[in-house]
Amino acid sequence: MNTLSIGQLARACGLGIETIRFYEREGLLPPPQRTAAGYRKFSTDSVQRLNFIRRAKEVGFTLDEIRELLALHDDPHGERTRVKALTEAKLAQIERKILDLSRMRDVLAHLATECSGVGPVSSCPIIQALEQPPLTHQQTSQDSDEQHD
Amino acid sequence: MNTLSIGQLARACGLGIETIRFYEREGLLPPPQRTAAGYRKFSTDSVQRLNFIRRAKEVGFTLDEIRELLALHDDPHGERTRVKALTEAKLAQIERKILDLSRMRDVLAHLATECSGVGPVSSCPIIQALEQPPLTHQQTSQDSDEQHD
DNA sequence: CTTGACTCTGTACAAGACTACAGGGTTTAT
DNA sequence: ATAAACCCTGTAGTCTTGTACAGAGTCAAG
Repeated sequence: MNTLSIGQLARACGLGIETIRFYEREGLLPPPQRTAAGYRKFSTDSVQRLNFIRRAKEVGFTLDEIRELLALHDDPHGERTRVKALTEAKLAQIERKILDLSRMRDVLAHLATECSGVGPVSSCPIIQALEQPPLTHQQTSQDSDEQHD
Repeated sequence: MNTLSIGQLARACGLGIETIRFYEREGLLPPPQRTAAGYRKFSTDSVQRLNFIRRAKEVGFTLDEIRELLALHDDPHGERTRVKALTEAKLAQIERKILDLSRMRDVLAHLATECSGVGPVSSCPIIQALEQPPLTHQQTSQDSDEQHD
C-alpha cells in the first residue's frame, strides 16, 4: 500500500504532525482518506503538495496566497494569468520591502560609522540622531504591504 | 503649566492614546505624574521620548531593543559601546534580511519571465517550478533573525 | 444640571503560522 | 496482557505591536 500515516508524511517532508493537521484545517491539503479507526491515510502525492507549499513559502508567499495557488493548480480550468499576476504582485511587494530595508541599512550604517563606541551615552551621536524629530513621516512597506491586485 | 494630557501628547506626536498607554505598560515611557483624579500629566520631554521611539522603529529596532536603548539613554553611566553594538547587530540583521529577500526576488523575477501568462495552469512553468522538491533547505533569516549579541 | 469630550482600568481581539497540551482511542511488539 | 508509540479531536497559547471596547469617573461649557 502506498499510503502514509501522518507521522510518516511528517518525517518525509521534515514537518511537524501538528503543522500538517494545521494545513489541512486551513484548506491547503484536501481532507485525506481515513482508516476504520479514523486515522488519516495520505496518498504519496501529499509529499509533493507539501513540497509545493514549502517552496512557495520560501519565495515569500503567505499561506493565503499559497491556498489560492493550490486552488488554481487543482482547477482544470485554472487561469495561468492569475498565477502570473500573483507572482508579479509578490515580486513587487518584495522589491518594496527591499527598498525599505535598504533605506534602514543606509541610516544604520551611517550611524554606526559616526559613533566611536567609546564614552558615555549622553554624547553618543547615535542617540543624538534618534532624538531628532522624524523629518518626514515616510511610509514604510509595513503600511503598504497589502497586495493591490 | 507645561504638562500635557495624554490626548494632547498623542496629538503632538501623531500617535494614538492607546499606543502611549501601551508604551508605558511596556516600560518605554516612565510612569507619568498624575492629577488628583488620576489623569496622566506628561512633561513636554515625553514628546522627545516618543520621537526617539518612532525614529528607532523607523530604522528597524523592535520595542525590546528600543527599551534597552532608552535605558542606556537614561543611565548616566550608560556605555556607548552597547549602543554601537546594538546598532551594528541591527545593521547586520537587516543586511541578512535584504540578502534573503534578494534571493526570493531573483527566483520570482525568473519565474515571472518564464511564464507567458496565457493558457491552463497545468502547464504553467511557475506551478511546475514550485512542484519541484526544495533543493537544499536553505535557512531564511526568519530562522536566524534572533540577535546573537 | 446636563451634555459632550475627555480620561481611567481591565480585558479581549487582530494577524500569521504555527505549537502545545489534555484526555482519550489504536496498533504493535513483547 | 501490558507497555510504548502512535493517532484522534478540540482548545488554548505563542510572538509582536498595537486597537478596540466596556463600564466607570471627571471636567468644562452652556
